[in-house]
Order: sequence, then structure tokens, then C-alpha cells
Amino acid sequence: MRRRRAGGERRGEVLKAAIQVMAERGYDRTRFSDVAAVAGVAVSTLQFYFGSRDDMLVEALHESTEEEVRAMEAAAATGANPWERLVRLLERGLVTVPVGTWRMLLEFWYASAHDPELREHSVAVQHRYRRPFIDAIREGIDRGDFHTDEDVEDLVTVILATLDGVLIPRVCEHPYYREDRVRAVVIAQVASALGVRAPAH
Amino acid sequence: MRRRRAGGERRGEVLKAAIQVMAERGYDRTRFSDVAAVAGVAVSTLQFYFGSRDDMLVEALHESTEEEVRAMEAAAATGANPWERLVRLLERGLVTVPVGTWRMLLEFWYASAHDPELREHSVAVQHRYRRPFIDAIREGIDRGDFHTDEDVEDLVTVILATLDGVLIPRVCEHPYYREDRVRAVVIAQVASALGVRAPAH
Amino acid sequence: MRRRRAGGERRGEVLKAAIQVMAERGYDRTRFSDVAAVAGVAVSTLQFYFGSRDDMLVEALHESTEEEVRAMEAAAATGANPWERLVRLLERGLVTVPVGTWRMLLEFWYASAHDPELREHSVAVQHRYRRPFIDAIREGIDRGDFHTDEDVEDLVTVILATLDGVLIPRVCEHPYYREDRVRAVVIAQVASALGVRAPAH
Amino acid sequence: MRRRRAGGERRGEVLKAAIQVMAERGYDRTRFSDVAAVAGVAVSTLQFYFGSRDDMLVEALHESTEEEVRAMEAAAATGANPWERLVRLLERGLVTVPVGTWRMLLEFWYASAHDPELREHSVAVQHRYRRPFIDAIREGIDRGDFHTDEDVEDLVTVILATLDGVLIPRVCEHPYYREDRVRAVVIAQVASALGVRAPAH
DNA sequence: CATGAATGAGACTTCATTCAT
DNA sequence: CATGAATGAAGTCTCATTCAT
Repeated sequence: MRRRRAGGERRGEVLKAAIQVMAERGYDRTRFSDVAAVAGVAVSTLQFYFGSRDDMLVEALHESTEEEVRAMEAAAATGANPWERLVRLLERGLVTVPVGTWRMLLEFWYASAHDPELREHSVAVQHRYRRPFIDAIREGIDRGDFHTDEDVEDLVTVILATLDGVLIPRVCEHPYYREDRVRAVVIAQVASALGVRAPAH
Repeated sequence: MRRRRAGGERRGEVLKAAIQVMAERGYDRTRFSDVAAVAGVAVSTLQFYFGSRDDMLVEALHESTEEEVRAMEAAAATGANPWERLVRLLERGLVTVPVGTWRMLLEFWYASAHDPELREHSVAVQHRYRRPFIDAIREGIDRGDFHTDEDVEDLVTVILATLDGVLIPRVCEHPYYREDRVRAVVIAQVASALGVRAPAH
Repeated sequence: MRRRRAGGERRGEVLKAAIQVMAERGYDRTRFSDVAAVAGVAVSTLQFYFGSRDDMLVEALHESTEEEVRAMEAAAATGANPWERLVRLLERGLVTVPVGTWRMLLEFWYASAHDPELREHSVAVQHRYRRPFIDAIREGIDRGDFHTDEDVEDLVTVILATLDGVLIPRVCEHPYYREDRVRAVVIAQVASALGVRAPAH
Repeated sequence: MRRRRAGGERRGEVLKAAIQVMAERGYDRTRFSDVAAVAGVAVSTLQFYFGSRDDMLVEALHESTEEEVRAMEAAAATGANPWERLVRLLERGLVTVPVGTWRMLLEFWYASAHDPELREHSVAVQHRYRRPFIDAIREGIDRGDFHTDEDVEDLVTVILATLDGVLIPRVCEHPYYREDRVRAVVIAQVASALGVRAPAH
């Protein structure tokens, strides 16, 4: 069982530090002492806050994915129409800025691949992550903006696979990766799949 | 510096064991003792074969990616025309069977994200991996089979991102993932992007 | 130096909790957190009450042995004549009911074997513990009820050794231990040693 | 599960060192570093030999009780007749010399009182420990040397309780304890219980 | 060629303790 | 009076590595 919520106000900042270290060093290489050094607290304080190293890492993963999911949901809220919202989602999914976030996703998958509990969490996260995409597309179809023969679920699976897969060349800094061009190609592809003309972007 | 090729014939089998263990336990969690147990040799024998733990892991990664790249090159050789070759490549990239392979790719990226030397290797691997796709598309364009306004490199980047991204739901066994449907969608998308009609598949 | 008597009325209950935990977990395995959990107070409250962990344990030991000694003295007060008093003492020493008490005695000896201060206390306790036995036997001899060639002190040493030794099979729940039979044998043996006929029991 | 028998020839000596330290410091206070210092090996060597601290302690307990049981069995073999054998057993049980042994018994009971696995072992040990006593008494009865109304099992339970109980004043160095006198009283008591005249000792 | 013995470095973890409130 | 936050000391444990055979 996981101990939660011990400790005072600094706990939140310390968790941020854990996320930062994990993005830099990797899940399995994140030691208490690393996080302690960055957060400026004693190692035993981490133990006091999180219980065990594993619990700290898992909570950092939860926190970090939670943030990303919320960012997606926020992105979806800004578009004026389904297509615009979809474009916002794609852009958010492809944007390069918060590099820590991308790295955390890779850590998340790596860890989920070897930990049953995290795997379950990853299923839940993915469901929430898919939601705004599915909703936007469904609404577009209902309004007659989009047309497709494919099942919406499968379409979203492929779209998200592309967004996820793009993470690899970015994290590994592959030289062939050109952000602007890739974004254009992806949006064009989605537009084509949904029968949307002249994607203004 | 990395020691190579010490040891006799069992070395190959032992390397396979290392790959197997890494696919199951993950890169950073693969210990000498795990591999020794699976391979049926002493820990010190592993050291004798590979030098250090890191060297063993890196060689396992090399071996495993090399296999995958060769499989791709082989897949490309079987098609009668560019489109068929491309479909073979896509199918090979999406096929689910050698589950260890997929897991190893994730390990490869995870490790590459945190190790400069591996990162460089990942660049080289990715180049070879892209080659057959690029060649097939270029030839199709030359023959007039394919038509596209996009840059071929960027197109391939997106295609491979999709193939890579599909790995996540598979490794994490996400329930929404339906292999057959996803394959159809991906192939349709590529067909559409290249202006290919009636994708026979 | 040992701090005493800090804290309010709950202190007594908390000390009982410490005794209970020690009987269950053992002297060296009794942690502040265990006692805190059972007593329903914070760890720091224990420290406030008792000072240090060692002080808490020693006080629990004192309290617990004090209880036992008083029970013996009370048992001695109930008999009508020396033999009856002796039997009461033996029965009290062999009775099985307050299981926590027996376990505490073992903890007491274990701790005394490794702590000089406790060892001294154990000498004092043992003297008080022996007293009622010696008194009863001496009185019996004076009255002509008992006859023995042995030194009374040595006799009591052996009697108490038997009572103490019986604790082992009880604490360890050895299956061959039969309370009723053992009591009869012990009483018969003492009767025989003192030349008492027909032990009414 | 317990790892057994790793390590080379020094293992036996190291185990002796563990027993020695445990007799001095007590079960729960015996640290790896203590044993390592006495045995002149590295702490990690202990881990290599025994697996874990707990396993080391348990094995030391087993070894030590095994020795004691064997000593008893050997003592029983030396007597010319049942009474002599019985006296040898009692003397061996009361002798003060190998002080480490006595202390180990206390540690054994302390540990058994809190560990189910050890408790079971203690039952088995006790059975073997009782055997020579029971055999000697039974044979004496068969030969007509001994006469008693008590059940032999119960008699032995009480005799062994006395031997065990005598351990307390010795370990705690209680000043009233006089070895010679106690031995005489115990032997006289057993002689009396078995109807043996003029105990030659 | 391959192994078992032995070890040191470094991590996690436990736990009593200090301190401010 | 009592507590929660934070910490340091010290222990166990893991694991790669060295070495002799």
C-alpha cells in the first residue's frame, strides 16, 4: 500500500524536483540522493514524504502524466469549431517546448512496460488522453464537417500513435527530424483522413 | 573500450539470453545474475564474455536492433513493385508476433535517451531503418505510381513515427488497440498520402 | 538520567500499550511507532512521556515485573498455613492465564542478560520474588510442618528455576507441555522435598 | 527461501564467530559488522555466505542448538546404568563451563518466542533433547531400578524445566546461585522422584 | 575456457531524535 | 500538553567487479 500526503508545503516542490531529475536521468537511474540534492532536502525527508523510492517515482509519474492530460483537455477547450480544436490538440501533441514532458512520457512507458500497476495506470491515462480527440472528431462528423469511412476509435489510435512516435526522434535528437515539416504533414494527413479541405494551417 | 568476441560458441546463445532478459525486465533492471540464471552460466562467465555489464547490455541492444533492421531490409526485397514493397514494410513494422523485438525497441530508446554513445548509434540505426521506405517511395514517384507534394524524408519521418508509436499500446497492452484495424488505417493513410488508388490490402 | 512522570493521565494507558507490544514483538523489536500505533498517540508523545526509547522499554519492564512480584506477595497472603501458602505460590507461578506476563518475563531476562543496569534490577526483583517462598518454608520448618536437609535458599533456587523453566514450553507452545500434570508433579516434588505427606491437592 | 552452503572452508569458522557474537550481544543486537569484525571477513562476505542477516542468525541458532543436543546424546552414552546416565545428563545440563552455550539457549528461546519458524524448530530440538532423559528413565523403570507414579513424560518436562530455569540466574549472574548446592538438590530431587536410594553423587 | 570465492562501493531503508508550534 | 515536520546515524542489501584456480 502506498503512503500518501505525509509532509508539509514543500512536498509539492520536492515532487517537481523528482520529475525534473527523472526526466534527466531516467526512471531507474533516479536515486534518492539525486532528488534530495536538487530539492535541497535530506534523503530521509524524501522517505518521509513518499515512503519509498518506488512510491516517489510512481507519484512523480502520476503527477507528470496528470499535467499532460490536463494540458490536452485545456487545449481542446480553446478551438472555435471541431477542426480548430483538433488542430490545437495536434499542435499541443507535437509542440517541442516542454522537453521534460516528452522525456517523462518515455519514462512512463518504459516503467509501465515492466510494472503491472503502472501499466494499469497507463491504460487509464490513455483513455483520458484519447477523449478530446474522439470528441472533436465525433462532433465534426455530426456537424458534417468531417467525413470518414474509418472507425473513429481506430483513427484516433493511429493519430495518437503518430504523436507518440514523434517523441522518439525528439528525445534522441535525431537530425532528420524537422518539427515544422512534420507538423504540416501530420495535420495534412489528418485533414485528408477526415475529408477536410484546405487546412488553413 | 569495449572488449569483443571473447568466449566460445555459447556466447551467441548467452547473448540471446541477455536480450530475452532485457525484454522482460528492462534495460536498467537487467543484472548479470538474471542473465546468468537464464543462460545457465556463471556470472563471471558473462564478465568473461562481455567485459562489463554495460558492454553486455549495449551489445544486446546492437544485436537486437541489427536483427530488426535486417528484417526490414529483407521485407523490402520481397515486393514486386514499390507499392507492394511499401505495404510489406508497413506490415512488418506493425506485425505483432515477435513481442520481444518490440519491447527491445522501447528499451533501446529508453537507453538511448540517457546515453550519448547509444544515442549516436540510434541515429545510425534509424538511418538504415528509413532507407527502404525512402527508396520504395522514391522509386514509386519516379515510376509515376506515387504522387505527393510533401518532402519524402518528412513523409517517412511521419510514417515511421506512426509505426514506432503503435508500439506503446502494444507493449502496455492497451485494450483499445486493434491490430487489424490499425493496419488498415495506416495503409490507407499512406496510400492516400501517395495518391495510390484502391490499396489492394 | 531517566526522565519520569511527564505527561498526563494517558501515560498509564500508554505504558500498558508498551508492555503489550513488547510481549508481542519482543524487547529489541519494540519501536516507538509500534507503541504509538497501539496507544493511539504520536511518536513524539511517547518521547515526551518517557524520554528515550530505552527509558520507555525499561519502565515497561519495571512496571511489568512489579506487577508480577505484587501478585506473588498477594498470593502468599491468602494461605491459612505454610503449606497452603506455598501451594498458592506454586500455582500462581505455574498458572497459564496472563500470557502477556510470561512473555514479559522472558523479555526481562533477555534484556537483563545484555544490560548491566537491568541485570542489577533483576537481582533485586528476584530477591523480592524469592522472599515469600523462603518465608513460607522457614515458617513451615519452624512449626514442624516441613522437614528438610537442604538449605532453604538452595531449595527455593531450584523451585523457582522450575517455575521459570516451565515458561519456555509455554511461551514456545511446546506440544508436550500439559499444565495440569506439570503442576501436580511440581507440587508433589516440593512436598516430597519438605517431607509433607499427602499433599491435599 | 533460505540460501544454504555458499562459500568455502572459512564458512564454518565464520559461523562460529556469529554464535560467539550472538552469545555476547544478543540475537537482535548482532549486526553484520560485529560478526565481520570478529571473523575477520568483509560484511559482504557474510551476505555471500548466509544470504541475509536473519538467515545468518537462524543458522547460528541451529548450529548452536545442534551442538548442545549432540552433547547431551554423547553424555547419555557414557553411563554404566540408567541412574548413572541420568546423573551424567543432569550434570551436563547444569554444568556452567561453556557459558556461550547457555546464553545461546536464552537467545534461542527469545527468538523462538517471536518467530514462528524458529518456534517449530524449537519443538523439534526439544524433542531430541528430551529423548535421552526419557530413555534412561524408562530403562531404569524396566530394570526395576526406578519406581514412580508419575508419567515419565511429565516428569521429564519438569526436570528439563528445572535445568532450563537454572539458566536464568546464571546468565544474569544472580548472587544467590550456588552451582554445587543446586546440583546436589536437583539430583536429590530426581532421585527421590524415582525412588532411588543413596544417590552416590 | 570457465568458474567460485570474496569483496567494496553505493544504494535504500529504518528509526530514534530534534525542533518549532 | 501534544504533535507533525524534518533530519542524521547506522544498518541491511544489491550488485558489479577482482582474483585465484
